[in-house]
Amino acid sequence: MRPPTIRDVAERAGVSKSLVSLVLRGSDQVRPEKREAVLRAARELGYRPNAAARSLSEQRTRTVGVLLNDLRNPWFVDLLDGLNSLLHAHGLHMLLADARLNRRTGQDPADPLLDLRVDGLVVVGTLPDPAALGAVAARMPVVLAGAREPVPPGVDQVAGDDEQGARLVTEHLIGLGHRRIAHLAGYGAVGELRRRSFEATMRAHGLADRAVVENGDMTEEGGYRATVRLLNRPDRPTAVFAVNDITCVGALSAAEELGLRVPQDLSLVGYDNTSISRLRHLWLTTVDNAGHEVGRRAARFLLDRFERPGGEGRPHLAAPTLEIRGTTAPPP
Amino acid sequence: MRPPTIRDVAERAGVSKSLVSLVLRGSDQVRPEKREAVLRAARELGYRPNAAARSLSEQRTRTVGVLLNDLRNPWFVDLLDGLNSLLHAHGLHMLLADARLNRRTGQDPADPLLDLRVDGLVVVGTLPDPAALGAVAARMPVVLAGAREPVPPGVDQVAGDDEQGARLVTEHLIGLGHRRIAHLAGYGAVGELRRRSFEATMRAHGLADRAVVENGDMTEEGGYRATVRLLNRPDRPTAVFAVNDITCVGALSAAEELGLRVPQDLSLVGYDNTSISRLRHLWLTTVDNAGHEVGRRAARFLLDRFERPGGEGRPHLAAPTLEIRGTTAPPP
DNA sequence: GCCCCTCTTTGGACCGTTCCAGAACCTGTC
DNA sequence: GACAGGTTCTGGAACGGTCCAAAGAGGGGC
Repeated sequence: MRPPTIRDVAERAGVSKSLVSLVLRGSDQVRPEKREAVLRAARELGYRPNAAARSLSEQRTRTVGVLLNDLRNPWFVDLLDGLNSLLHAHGLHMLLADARLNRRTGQDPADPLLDLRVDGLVVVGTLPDPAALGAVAARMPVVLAGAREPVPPGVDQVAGDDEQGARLVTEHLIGLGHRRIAHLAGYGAVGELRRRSFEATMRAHGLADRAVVENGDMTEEGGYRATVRLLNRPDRPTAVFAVNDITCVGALSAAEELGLRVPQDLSLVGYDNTSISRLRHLWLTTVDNAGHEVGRRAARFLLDRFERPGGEGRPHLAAPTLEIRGTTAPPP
Repeated sequence: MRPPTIRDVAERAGVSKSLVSLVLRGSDQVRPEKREAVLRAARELGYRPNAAARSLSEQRTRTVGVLLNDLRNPWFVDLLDGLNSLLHAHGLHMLLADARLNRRTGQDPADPLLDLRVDGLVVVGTLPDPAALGAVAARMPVVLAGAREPVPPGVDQVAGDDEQGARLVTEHLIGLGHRRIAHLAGYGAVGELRRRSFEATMRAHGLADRAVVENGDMTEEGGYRATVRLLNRPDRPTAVFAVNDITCVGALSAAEELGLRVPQDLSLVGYDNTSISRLRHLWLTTVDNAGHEVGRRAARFLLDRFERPGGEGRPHLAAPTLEIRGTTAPPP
């Protein structure tokens, strides 16, 4: 009653297990009638290859592990999509693990993937302990995707270009005629890059003294509170660039509560082009991080390292695009 | 340069590989000094057990596969959380696969999990081909979680009680004083159950002739359009119960566009208690499907079947709760 | 000093594949 | 009919663990 093995198939087809193996791996050194017999026997028995046995023997799993930092922030779905399309074309599977779920249980979220001896690892988003990746990278290709934290040697890195994205936003607002522009800043490498680029762009347009930065915490509540502070200033800004969409939604609530119309009285911009920003009820102007392209590039890096292991870690920044929707307009 | 094996550890510790195996599996039949030596050697070499080899030998993987129907609908995150907590307590790992990603590539999304010989399978949400589960269930425990479609024999099923949820909503609205109540219906088993329960509850309160049903398609756009139709009726309803949160957001847009204030002029209720419903800008009254409890119960079913394989498929419905937020009030 | 018993430790078979060296089988040539 | 050379097929050794039967070590009693 146990699943059939290659030997069961061999017996039924009246050949050796080696021949079955040859047929199933698509060799052309097999006489057609034997091939037919083997395939028929496999079909009749409902044979499925045992991945454990195969990878033990082949010393590879044809599987890459994908470690997500948090399933609750589904900005990475496009990224996975891009990743999967390329990996699948090369006969590789993806296995997902969620760092947040496993962290709570106290173990390293990558452990199950490493024990499975995945052929490579894609880390999506920022991990609590990025240094640990260095040790892993010595044993298998590792790509960090969608995070901008510094990377241990030998790890490739792919992400959206946050500096360019923040510049696009800031120039969009300046182009609309805004001068007093505020930024709701976030934390982490990404938060830092977006803020710096905002400041640099304002400076480049001679608006350094009109730029305001308030700290949010990348939550809706943080965005709300920071915006209330901003809008109560004597020199109230006419536009707000939030570090991400969720902060921007908080800003939207604050504006509404204080009786400001968006975008007529106040322009708002988010970042990430999340599904939330696409709700017609919100319809946020935002930045699309080219997740699909990031995913494809991550797959590319991985495939390259399968062919030529070792070497320096390479970086790649994908060009983001501005999604102009309903929350930006010229200042009043 | 290949990862160390149990033999490398044995050699370094000066014992046989069998003893290493005993120590690593926590046997108490080992003299403390040997145990110490083995553990030290394993640590020094950075030894990690090879999951493929182990599962080949043990004939089990200590891993359950989780097949998600679509990562883009993250209502299942609580469910995974509940699932993981119980599985982890029993030394089992979770491996995720996304049906939608793999479907696009033309293969059965469960294939990689089956080839890995996972010990059990949890299917989260509705699959395109539920009948295929029957064949799988003959070989391993299978639980369908968070879907209400009919289930092949031998498959357990856990989900929120949609009938009760819809009743809670409808009675909440009736209790507030609403009489003309509309339902934005969805499709699938869940859509059907919620609609039927809405109609039954209205009937039970003698309001059968005040109940209206409009079909949405479980998208924001569908909710928007259905609501526009509703609100242009001569006997405009004073409350709308949407089949899910995203449809409810569409309804919210429509109401706003037609100049109706929510909840003063129109009450709205969603379903699923998604993160979207919790945005303070929307703050939808909605139904929480007890995802955590559903996940725990799914794990329970799985664990039971590991102990006693076979037997009928069992159903379990978790009791949902009403989350009263900002979109419901007495009628004008 | 020997025997018995218990506690530790070990070698080897096995799990289901792949891969390789070589066997077996053709076909054609001289 | 022997031989060469190619094609097709097969047995057995990995791969890295687990598990079992049995060997070895140590202690106690006579």
